[in-house]
Amino acid sequence: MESNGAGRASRPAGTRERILDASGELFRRRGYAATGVKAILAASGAPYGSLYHFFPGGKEELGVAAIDAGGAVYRELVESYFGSGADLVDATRRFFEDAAAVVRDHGYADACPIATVALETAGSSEPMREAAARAFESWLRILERRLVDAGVEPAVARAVALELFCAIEGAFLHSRTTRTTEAIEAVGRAATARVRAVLGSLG
Amino acid sequence: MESNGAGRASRPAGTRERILDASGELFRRRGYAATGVKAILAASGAPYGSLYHFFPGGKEELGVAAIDAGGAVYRELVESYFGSGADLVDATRRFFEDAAAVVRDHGYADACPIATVALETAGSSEPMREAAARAFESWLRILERRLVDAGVEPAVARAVALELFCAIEGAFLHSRTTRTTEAIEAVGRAATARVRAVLGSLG
DNA sequence: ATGCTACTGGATAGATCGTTCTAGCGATAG
DNA sequence: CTATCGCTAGAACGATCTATCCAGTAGCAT
Repeated sequence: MESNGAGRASRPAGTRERILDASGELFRRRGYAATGVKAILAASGAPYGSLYHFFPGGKEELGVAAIDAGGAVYRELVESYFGSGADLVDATRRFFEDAAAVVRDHGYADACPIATVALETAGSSEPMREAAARAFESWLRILERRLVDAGVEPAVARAVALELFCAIEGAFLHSRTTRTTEAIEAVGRAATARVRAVLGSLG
Repeated sequence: MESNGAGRASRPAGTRERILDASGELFRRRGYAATGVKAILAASGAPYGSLYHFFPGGKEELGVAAIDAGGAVYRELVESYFGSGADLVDATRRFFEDAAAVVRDHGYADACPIATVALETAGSSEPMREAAARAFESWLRILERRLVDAGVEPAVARAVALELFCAIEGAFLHSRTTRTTEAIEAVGRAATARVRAVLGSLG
């Protein structure tokens, strides 16, 4: 037994984590199919044995785990902006502004940790498709809840959350493709105005 | 010489077109890296010789051509909704409604012909990245122009065009991942309201 | 008819793919 | 001391990848 954490071996320095981090970055930047297991091992400094020890299901299990991990990271990011008690209009504005800065500063390589893999595998791997759907839903729930907390009708809150999600995801696609932040800035302004309007129309 | 069309051989029944159609569908559904040239040839019924005859640059040149072709098809689709003289509010509403129907009827396999490949190759192939950027820009230009024709300030028209683009692309991602049309419907309503508002605020 | 060009057909090469397998290391428990 | 267990290490495998190569066919022009 011995137990530490959630079943993860934390003894050496976290080989499992290193593999997960490396695959997350490579999947996010190059996609799932284009990323070879060998590249992941090279980037993480782990041998084959370790990968199949921690992820007996092979590349697909690693894909699911990487989506879960990326989803959790982004969920915490959303929480950090749209945490309980946050000024939602200001949070929206800052979220998009900061997203633009991050994407630009990373040379337009990193944006959504999941989108590329989600589109690639939506039709070919149910486990990965479902993992991506869970991650997206968890982000939406945060926005939805905050809007409802602020007094917005649940159905409207859901719709606005979806609008913000689609805005940033579409903008990430445009940004990575054109190597500009034009779209992120444009939809950021629109999203901010939208949130302001939906909050402003309350009793 | 002989000449016909834009340098394409149209003699037999269009082997080049069949290759292009097959790769377009496979790239759109599975992505670029996960689609082998063998699968493309099998789907199109063409031999290796033909592929490298028509696309000497190999898979990457085929990728660029498929993006160009997919971009053109979608450009015509946008034109068919947002053609000169169209009712922009109605066109927006119908565009999203019809998009939801198509995606659902195709089992959530087909959505944007370019998005998956664009995300995959944005960081690894400049020719493909640029092709995708050209395609996106050509769609945006149509929307932009119609809005300007309707009297919208150019900068606002650009922003609204980007908003619509990001809305549909983000919704396609959500739809393919969740196998629902929830997002397309939500952003469709928001987009329609947005276009109505921006047109309604004119002199 | 003959030569020319466009295209077809597929075998083959060389690299890389994901996975499996066995051997062994190092720390901890008995 | 010895057994056990978690993990490391990488060789090896069959499959599949993209690309090359060349022989063969069909249609057109002269």
